[in-house]
Amino acid sequence: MITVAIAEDHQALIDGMLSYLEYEEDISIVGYANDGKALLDIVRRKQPNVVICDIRMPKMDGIVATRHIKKEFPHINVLAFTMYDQDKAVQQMLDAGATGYILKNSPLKVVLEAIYTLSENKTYYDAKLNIEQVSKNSSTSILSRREKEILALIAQRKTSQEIADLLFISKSTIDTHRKNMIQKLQLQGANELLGYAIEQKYAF
Amino acid sequence: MITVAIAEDHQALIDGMLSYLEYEEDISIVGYANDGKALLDIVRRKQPNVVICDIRMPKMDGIVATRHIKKEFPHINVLAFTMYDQDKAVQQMLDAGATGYILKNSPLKVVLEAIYTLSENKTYYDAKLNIEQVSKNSSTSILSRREKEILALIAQRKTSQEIADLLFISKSTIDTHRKNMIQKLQLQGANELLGYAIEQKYAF
DNA sequence: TTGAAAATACCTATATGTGGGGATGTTTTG
DNA sequence: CAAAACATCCCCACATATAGGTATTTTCAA
Repeated sequence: MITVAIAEDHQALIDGMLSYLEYEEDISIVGYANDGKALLDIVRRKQPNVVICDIRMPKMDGIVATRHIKKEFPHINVLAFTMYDQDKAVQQMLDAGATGYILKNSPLKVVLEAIYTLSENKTYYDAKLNIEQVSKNSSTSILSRREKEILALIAQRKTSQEIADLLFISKSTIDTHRKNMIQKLQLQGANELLGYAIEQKYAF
Repeated sequence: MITVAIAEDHQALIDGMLSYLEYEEDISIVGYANDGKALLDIVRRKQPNVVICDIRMPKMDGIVATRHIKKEFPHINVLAFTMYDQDKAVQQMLDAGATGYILKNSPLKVVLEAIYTLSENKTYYDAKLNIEQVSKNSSTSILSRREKEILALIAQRKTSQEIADLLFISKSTIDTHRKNMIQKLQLQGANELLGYAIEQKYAF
């Protein structure tokens, strides 16, 4: 019997998955949650074989939750199940310790296959993803911890001056970080960085 | 027998709904699609009693699709089923002709209730929504056609000068439109409009 | 421990957006 | 038809971000 926990902020999708997986005799859903923190509670109590985990969730996102799970229970296999196909998102879930990655626009049959595959401690990646491409793309230009911190504040519409005040450093420094990030991310032109920050904000 | 069509770009959710609704004897799913155009094809062929429709979909979004459906088949009841709880999103779906609105973080039981309610030509709104608030908020400050057009270009990171060149009008005019939009949307501060444009881009 | 990366800070200049005001003609609509 | 809404354009001042430099200190890994 494979035990599974599901974390997903859309209850409708959980309900659908429960109905769908009901038919599977060797799979048992031992719990579900609508946010990362609730997922951690379930995982600690039930220690399922496989955890299906969305990225964008309230309270704690799937990346952080996965990191916690893999730290406490390295043997638990985490399957990312999200709408995001961007390399950055995939890379961060894999870095966090996920060993499977499925896109929500794939049929549920794929999730089923992935559950079985992960339960045997193998990896499973959605056919729509190019995993070699992912690791190539994201290993080259990553932002430093400080840069990510600042980018998250930029995504919240904070100005450089506001960020400087928040972090107790000078505005010049923020400007430098902006420049470096623009360079690393190969952006150009006014407000490209803000646009990037907002669009990718789930990734932090 | 209530006939239902589903449009939703996440096949996984459709699969789940199919499993869930299978138990309902008086409901028959006559078709599903992953984009608005495919939905229109199905609706024209099957003319279901109820159409469940996401907003964000490839090729044609749910707002436009709903508008088409209600124009051709005013008797078909459209149920919006999306993750967006923003007043603007709700208002636009209702303007397009939807008579129900459910959030994806609600359980599927709610969708079931909504299908039955809409099939009797009644309205159904998610309990998490405040419909009076919606109509108050969005009836007062809506953007004009031209403003929406410009906002869409802003969301694409175009500068005022670029937009001016594209539309063959002066940059001053774009600046004025920006000002008016900032006023209407009650924004303030640098780049708030760009942020708004990117976050709400599904709405256009 | 030494070198590379990161974080810090400043300079000048330019581009872009915001906020205030005013103006004129067209389109929509009650 | 007349009023309201819309689209167009301009002015000035100011805030903010980008782009090009340079430079010092701290942190971390080989």
